[in-house]
Amino acid sequence: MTEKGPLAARAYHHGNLPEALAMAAEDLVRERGVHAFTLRECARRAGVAHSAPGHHFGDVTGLLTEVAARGFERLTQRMLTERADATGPAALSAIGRGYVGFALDDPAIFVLMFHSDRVDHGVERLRTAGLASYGVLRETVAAIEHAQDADPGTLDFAWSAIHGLAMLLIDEALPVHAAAPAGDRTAAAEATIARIVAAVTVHPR
Amino acid sequence: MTEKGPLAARAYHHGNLPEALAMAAEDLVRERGVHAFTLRECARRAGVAHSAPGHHFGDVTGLLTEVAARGFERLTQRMLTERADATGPAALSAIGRGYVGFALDDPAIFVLMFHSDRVDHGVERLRTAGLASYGVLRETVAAIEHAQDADPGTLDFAWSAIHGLAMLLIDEALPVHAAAPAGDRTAAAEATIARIVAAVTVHPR
DNA sequence: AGCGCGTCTGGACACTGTCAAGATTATTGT
DNA sequence: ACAATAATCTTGACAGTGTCCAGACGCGCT
Repeated sequence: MTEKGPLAARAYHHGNLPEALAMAAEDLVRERGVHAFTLRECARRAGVAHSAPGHHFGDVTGLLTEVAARGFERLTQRMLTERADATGPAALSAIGRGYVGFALDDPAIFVLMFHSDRVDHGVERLRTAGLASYGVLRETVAAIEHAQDADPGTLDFAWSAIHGLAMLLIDEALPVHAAAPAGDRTAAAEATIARIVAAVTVHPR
Repeated sequence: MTEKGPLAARAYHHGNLPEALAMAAEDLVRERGVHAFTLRECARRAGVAHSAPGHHFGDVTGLLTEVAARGFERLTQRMLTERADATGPAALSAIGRGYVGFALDDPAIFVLMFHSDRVDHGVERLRTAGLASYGVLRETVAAIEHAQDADPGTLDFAWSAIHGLAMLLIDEALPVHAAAPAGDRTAAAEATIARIVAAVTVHPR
């Protein structure tokens, strides 16, 4: 197999079609939303026949599940780079920033990853990718608590609050930041993250 | 117009078709999920021609938007009855319980209400219904703070945490309550709600 | 070399949303 | 009371979709 292409496309008739299809699918979801996603349009963009995707992903659900799994991998990376070598509460607010930032940069895919009946959340690949993201949070909270593993209750709380913040920021239709100057979402997000971190650190272990 | 039917169906050829269609749509979303929802199947269940829904709701988006608005109305009612005449922190945890309970009882519609590109979140009817639900939280928080209106920052925090908790409880695929005995979701929810309420009340106004 | 097998094509089928035109019923004006 | 008008619903059509199927193509292995 050729290990060098200009980018990753350009190898249709042979080469890595699955890769090209997954990328086209991501773009399509981003541009038109989860519901407007179409297998045939995806195949069209990849320059292959309308039934080609089926041979690699079986189903439209299969393809979107792959897209979701890739999303979790990117989310994990983003949280890690954001955290970098920060420690303690600073590390927690850093991954919160990464989490929210990802959601705001890629809202359609973020929603797809968590809540969509067009993906199969029971597939192993997706579950492990999601667990990896979860692991980053667990590590960070455990470090704050100076414990081997994080307290489940604290995890539920932190995970819920950060996830909810990301979700509500996505549909800016909701009045969460009605008071703040429109468009300045990151400021409101930053303040809320600070509260979450405070609630986590203050709590008795 | 006849103001008494056995229930609300049974009046097809004439009567309140919009009502019957909205109900059929709710059931359909519940049974098969948001994505599998189909205008034609909905019409079939209501016993009318496949294009009948279009005349009342215009679009498939129009019908699902109506379903979402009804969802918010039910959510508001549920929070109010759960709160009943409780006051202070108890009132906040009560509406949290109502919020999470609604999400767990009607997960598909809950997700539809907040995150679905099959509904038009800009429609006035839906926005006001959503604002009414939000208003219940605002009232309750304002009462806790002994203020005229609630602090925006506190609202963002509480709203985010409760919403995130509901969302994560819905897809039990996530390891939020992996430690807890499977199926016993309400216990984990109760504990997390307590933490949220504590964080809200403790915070300096 | 030949050959197998994974990869991809093209066609088919049932189903979908939306539109236009027609039929049927209710409501209203006089 | 009765005809006209508006609202409601049906029927038919069209382009587009997901999924299956048999077949063509070309790579890599022995």
